[in-house]
Amino acid sequence: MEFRENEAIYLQIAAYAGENILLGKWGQEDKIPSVRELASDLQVNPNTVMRAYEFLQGKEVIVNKRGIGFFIASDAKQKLKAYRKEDFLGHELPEFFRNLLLLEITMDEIKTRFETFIVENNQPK
Amino acid sequence: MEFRENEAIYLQIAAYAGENILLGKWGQEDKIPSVRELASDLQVNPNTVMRAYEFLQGKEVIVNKRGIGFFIASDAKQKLKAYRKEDFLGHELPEFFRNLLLLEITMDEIKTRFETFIVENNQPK
Amino acid sequence: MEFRENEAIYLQIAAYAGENILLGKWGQEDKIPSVRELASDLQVNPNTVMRAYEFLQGKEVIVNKRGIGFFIASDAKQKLKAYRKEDFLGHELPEFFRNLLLLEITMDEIKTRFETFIVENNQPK
Amino acid sequence: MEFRENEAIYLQIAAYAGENILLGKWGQEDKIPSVRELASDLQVNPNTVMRAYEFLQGKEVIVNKRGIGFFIASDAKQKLKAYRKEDFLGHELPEFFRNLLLLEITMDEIKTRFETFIVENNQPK
DNA sequence: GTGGTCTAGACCACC
DNA sequence: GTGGTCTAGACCACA
Repeated sequence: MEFRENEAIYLQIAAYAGENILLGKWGQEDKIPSVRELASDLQVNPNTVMRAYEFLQGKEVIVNKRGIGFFIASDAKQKLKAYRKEDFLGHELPEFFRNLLLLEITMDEIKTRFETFIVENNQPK
Repeated sequence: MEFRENEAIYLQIAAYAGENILLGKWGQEDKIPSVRELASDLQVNPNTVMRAYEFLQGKEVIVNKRGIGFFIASDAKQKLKAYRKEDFLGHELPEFFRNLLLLEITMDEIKTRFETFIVENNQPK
Repeated sequence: MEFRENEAIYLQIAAYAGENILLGKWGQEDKIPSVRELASDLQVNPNTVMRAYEFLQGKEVIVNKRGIGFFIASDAKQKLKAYRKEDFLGHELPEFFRNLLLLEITMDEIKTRFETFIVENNQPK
Repeated sequence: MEFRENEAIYLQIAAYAGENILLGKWGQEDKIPSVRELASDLQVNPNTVMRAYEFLQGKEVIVNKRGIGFFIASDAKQKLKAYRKEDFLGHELPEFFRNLLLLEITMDEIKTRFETFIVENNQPK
């Protein structure tokens, strides 16, 4: 995995974990990779993974069973979705609309591009 | 002006200046507020405003006349628009589409919200 | 049984055993549950129960008869009471008093709450 | 400052900061010592102080002004008190009462000891 | 100057 | 084996 320069690595790891949960790759209530394991997978320091897990634990997306490991919270998916939706509707969408107006892009053009996007991305694997 | 926590203040100031230019509040080739003036307006350290201006200067959106001040470049508006459009189409839009799919929001809902947004924001003072 | 997050499970198990002894549920000189039995009762790893028993053994509250099991020491109750009293008077009570002052709670309020507490807890099955 | 062995240093630092706020040594909205400064004062690694500050920031007891430092939140005192009171009434007090019953200590004895405690601790400095 | 992040490596308690 | 904490030291962006 490669990391973007302008964002903290631990946040990118947290986001990566979030994706895995949302996409169902890491199933509800499953054990997630141990700190050391993921660290060696991603080629980062264990402390960095630890920070990512602490971050997610603070959001109650994962929970810790002492001496055993981290597990996905039973309602992790809903929580993550709720977080995202709140952010999306509250910040991204208004910003998106303002850009449409400023850049003089019509809703119809967006619609067309969306359909193209779906076609290009909907037959993965 | 209030600043978002997770973004550098100088970038937020640069964005604020960009808005003013795009919206025509700061007219083409006009002198823009001096570093000290804007700093005291926004309640920030003059160095921070300076960084914002240097940033915009680097993008050739504003130019510096030594001893006089900063002025809006003659083609500032087009440049800003070009920058934004490139970023918008290249990064924001695909990200936006991915969010729509993940959060299960339809294009129709977006359209409706857009119309509401226009109504709410189209009667500025 | 549910465990508090911030305290080692084996210590919580030891405390649980202590309670049972002090309350007379586990009678003087009785055999106490085997490691495996208690472990399956409490849904924890047998090693964890073992550590709790070793801890109590170190305090001479229980004794091990090899091949047979653990037994409550003849003077277990007095010992436990002594340990607790020492800890209570030496550490908890001063801490308790400091909290009263900091949180501006009066002795009278404590008294009232104590009476309520007794009423609520004095009709056990 | 000396640290207890059985509690994480960063938590002890957070508690120490909390005391200073509750006792008014660090006034409302004041700037608190910088990470490096406190670290050298307390003879610990800056990272450790950082964790303590992050912890307090998570509880919204202190806030960060970018590039300037950490400041005490305007309602820090109330928040801290609320946290403590919740913990005290919810956990410590019932535990305290249970100990009274188990150890056969009367409320009157507590009262007497409390008066002694006040006399001993009320003429500091 | 400030905080923020990261690494390398260590030691510990716990399960 | 697991996570949790701590140190030493580095580098960075920001005000």
